[in-house]
Amino acid sequence: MAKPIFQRPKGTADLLPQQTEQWQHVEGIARLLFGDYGFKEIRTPHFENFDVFSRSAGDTSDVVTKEMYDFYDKGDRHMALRPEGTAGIVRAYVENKLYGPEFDKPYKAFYIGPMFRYERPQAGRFRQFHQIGAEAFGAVSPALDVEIIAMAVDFFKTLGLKNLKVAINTLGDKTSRDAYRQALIDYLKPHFDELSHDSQERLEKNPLRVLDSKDPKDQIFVADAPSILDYLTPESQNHWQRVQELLTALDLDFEVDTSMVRGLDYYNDTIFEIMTADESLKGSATIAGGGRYSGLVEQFGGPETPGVGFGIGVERLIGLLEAQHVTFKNDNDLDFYVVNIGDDTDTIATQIVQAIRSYGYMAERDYLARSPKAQFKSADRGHAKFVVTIGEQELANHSAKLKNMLTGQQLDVKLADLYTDLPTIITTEAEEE
RNA sequence: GCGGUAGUGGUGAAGUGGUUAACACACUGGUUUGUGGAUCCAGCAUGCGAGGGUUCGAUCCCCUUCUACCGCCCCA
Repeated sequence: MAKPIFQRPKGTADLLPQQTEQWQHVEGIARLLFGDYGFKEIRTPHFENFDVFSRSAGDTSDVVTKEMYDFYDKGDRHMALRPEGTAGIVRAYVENKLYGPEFDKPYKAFYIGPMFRYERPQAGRFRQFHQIGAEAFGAVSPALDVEIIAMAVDFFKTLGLKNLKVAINTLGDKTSRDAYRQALIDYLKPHFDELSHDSQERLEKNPLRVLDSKDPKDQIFVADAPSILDYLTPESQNHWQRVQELLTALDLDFEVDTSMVRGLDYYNDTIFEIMTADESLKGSATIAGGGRYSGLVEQFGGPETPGVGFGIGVERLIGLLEAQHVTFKNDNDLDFYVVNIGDDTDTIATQIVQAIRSYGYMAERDYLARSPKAQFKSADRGHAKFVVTIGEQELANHSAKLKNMLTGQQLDVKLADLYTDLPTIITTEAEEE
């Protein structure tokens, strides 16, 4: 028995034709739909200078501290495989001066591609995974936040997903968040000893993280913790208000979840997640996450430019589609199968399949000199609509047999007609049924 | 990074410290030697993730390792 010598790297997957069809379908819809919203595709490198990610994501974020897939190249440059899409897009935005006056604002871009995170694989979590994301730069309007959310929801609905939940929250602007952060620390400090070990650490580094702790010990305190909503500056309050009004105006259901926090440090004001209410995918229920950010473009050397965006996890999305049995029909059935009998018919069989394909039909043949029976079985497995049979006799007569696999009827066809008039032959054949 | 469960053919799987590793599906061939989806017959793991060890003997026991899955952390 053959044993494979190599295995694919941990946490990666081979996508086989059975899967790639679904992937292409999903990606195709994204391209089409995002285009309707005025988003154009940007493709950036799959790896960047390490600092592109470490600076944008925040030095304390887990993505940077332990999940970065980084390496030193032969020129001793510290590089990293992109863990998410936004940083690369922002880098490209600045480097290509897309903030220039010749471009409309907001500048809208989307991306589709692999992302890498060095972590322990599980269902719905891989070392190489894929995201479909969108970013819009250069407008602070809450209408843009809402458009981004609406576009993601539109995308999922177009794919046929059900049971979606949109959760939104605001992180406020920097002033709001600093005030809130302090309030949170003041509130939690007295209970320090009663918090979970993880949360004790979070309190120092990123107190907001305590809010979405799953530990019951923490949740007791989280329930009565101060809310960010009470610390918003008037501007942030306004923005937050307006986002909700606009979502409501679009009849888009949402839930406010004030305990929601995002993993990357650059977010402010609106943040959101789209998840499934299905029980089936517990660990990977969140299929999209995003929000508004500011300061990123400046950090990369560009002019002060706000941005909003989201990232969708393709593996999780497709997992959900499967769980919900959302199917899409893909016609892979063969139009023709060419059965050839005897060594002398190999050449003519080659000519016939090519001729059939030149009409745009899907055609297949046998390459293994198998018995007619075996070839018919292949035809059947490919759900061929017609079988063209050519043997010594037919070859001598310059003809072939054409069998309708549905009706089982078979007739003789002149080879000349087959080459020149195939579509007519099969439509006539169909009408005779 | 931590904790746990698992790993038998193309697939789903049964199984035991000891001569030929069930069964099913799939596949291949045959069943009037040129025709499909049915039936019947036959074939199909020198091997039980990999590497060591214990043993007269291991797929079954022990160790290591790899991978997958689950939980934590975190996230898409």
